[in-house]
Parts: sequence; structure tokens; C-alpha cells
Amino acid sequence: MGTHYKGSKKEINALNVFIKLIRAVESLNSILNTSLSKEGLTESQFGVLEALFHLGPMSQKNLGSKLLKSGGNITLVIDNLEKRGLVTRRRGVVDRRYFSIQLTDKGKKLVESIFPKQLKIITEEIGILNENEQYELQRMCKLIGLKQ
Amino acid sequence: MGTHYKGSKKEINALNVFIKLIRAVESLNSILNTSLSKEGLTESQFGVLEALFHLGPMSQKNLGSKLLKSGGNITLVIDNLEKRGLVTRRRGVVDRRYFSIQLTDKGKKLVESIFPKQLKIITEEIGILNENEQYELQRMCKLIGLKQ
DNA sequence: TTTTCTTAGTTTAATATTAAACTTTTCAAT
DNA sequence: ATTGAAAAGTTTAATATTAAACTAAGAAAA
Repeated sequence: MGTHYKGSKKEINALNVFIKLIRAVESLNSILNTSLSKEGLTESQFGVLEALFHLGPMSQKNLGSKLLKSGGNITLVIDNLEKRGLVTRRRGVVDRRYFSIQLTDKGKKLVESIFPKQLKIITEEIGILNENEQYELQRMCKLIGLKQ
Repeated sequence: MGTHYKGSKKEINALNVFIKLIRAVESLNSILNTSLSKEGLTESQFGVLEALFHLGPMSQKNLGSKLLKSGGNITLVIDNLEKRGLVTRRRGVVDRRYFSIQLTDKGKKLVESIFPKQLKIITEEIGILNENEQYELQRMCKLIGLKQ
């Protein structure tokens, strides 16, 4: 969304804020993804591993809800993680429709080695803002994300 | 990136700010993309059309720079837009390595019909914040996006 | 119990996205 | 002028992403 549109002042301001917001997130994600790709992981794959690590085993449906991704997408990401031996599918005993997706030891060790690095990057980047600014940024983002 | 990690207070705060920032942008993009998909356009396709509309014809290389996308990606997106008759490739006369990517009339009309709707959504969403908040949000985003 | 509805997961088709290898064209250096 | 480097675009292979159609399993209703 370029900045060359001649709209009302209110529109131009909103558009500029929007663009800066998008760019900030793109910048952060770019740094984080560069770090991840060195470990041979994509953002989605790390998202799954990290969710399993911090929240424990869960179904693919549940993973999709947490990560805001479609069922078909989760199927593929889990396939790729399973091929690399980072997670396993365990079919539900009571309800055979479910899989319980589990981190393997290899997967757990990988998250333990990567997560601190990612957190360090995030802490450094966000650390450009002081405590009060961080509070304000978070408050404003909550307002914007309100309507889901 | 979940919220269940037991790190230092500073790390936990930064992680929470990061998550809220990501969620806000995801929320905004989701609303905008829903609107675009009704017109049969993807975010990338609209990005190209909008850039051509507001900045004029340019090369694929140039489009890639503006939109922060790889050359191969631009090739595909232009292919798809060209199939639908929304843009045309015009081979450079002086330097035959370049294409000048041009909006067709059909493409121009489409942008003229969609852009105001997108701007309206953005203005409404960002309008939740008052003028000073918008200024502050923009300022902080610039700081975060500083290192490219 | 048999039928019907719902839910979890898979598959398919389309677009997106990148890195890397490749082609064509231009430009610079010898 | 010829050779070699650089630049624009394409292709390929891999992963991502969604919607929609599909399969299998369980639950509810008849």
C-alpha cells in the first residue's frame, strides 16, 4: 500500500501508520526467519515445535487454532516435521479421529537450542523501546487486534 | 511464540509486546485479505497493481524492491496478473533485459474500485487510536523497523 | 439399531515464497 | 573486438497457505 494516494488527511495518516506497522513486523520476522533458516527450520515449523514445547502434546486441530492456520496446512507442516523425526503422530485410543502430536527428544532438544536465541533477538529489538513505551505499544496493538 | 516461557521479566515483557504486535498485523491483514478475495485478488497481486497505479510503470526488479519480494516471485505474480489481462509486459527498447510492467485499463479500473475500500478499512481500524496515539505508534514502529 | 450429523484429518488445486541454477542482454576491461 | 562480469528475468524444487471436496470415526436422533 503506497504512500502516494491523495486522500483526506485522516486517511493519509492512517495509511502511514498502517505501513509503518507492517514494515516493523516484516523487519522483525525477517530477522527471526534468517536465524531459523540457519537451523533448517521455517517459521511455521518452529511455530508448531514451540507450541508443543510450551503447551504439551495436542491435536492438529488444536495446533491450527493456536497458530491460526488451516487444517490442510497443519497436515503438511506435521508431515515435514515427522519426516525429520522432530515430532510423532500418536493415534487417540479413546477417540480414533484424533492424533496426539508429540515432540520427540530430538525435537525437544532443537527447541531448547533455538528458543533462547529467538527470545534474545526479540528482547533486543523490542528493547529499543523503554518500559512505558512497550506498555503503550502493547495496549494500542490490543485495540487494533480487537475485532479478531 | 507462546507466552508460557519462564524467562526474565524483561524477556517476558518483550515477548508479550512482540506477540501483540504480530496479532494486530495478522488481524488487519486478515480483514483486508477477506475484502480482496471477494474481488478474486490476493494480497501480492493487489500489492503489484497498487504499486503500478500509484507509482507508474516499472520493471519487475523495481517491483520486487518496492514490495520486498524475490525476482522469481514477481515473475509468477505478474504471470497471473497478465493471464487475467490486468497488466502487460512491454520489453524495453533501449535495454532489452527489462520489461516495463504496465497496468491495462481493466487493471486500472480494478484498482480504482478496490483501493478506496481498502483505505476505508485501514482508516476505520487505525481510527480506533486518537491522533496522538497514531503518531506515537508510528514513531515506535519506525524504531523497531530501523535495522531494515 | 439404523440413519444422519458432526468432527478430525487428508487430499487436491491454486497461488505464494525463496534460494539457486540458468539464459539473455548489456557493459566494462583488456 | 573479444572476453568476462554484472544485471534482469525465468525456471525449478521445496515449503507454505487456503478453500473445498473427501474419508473415517464418533455422536445424536429417528
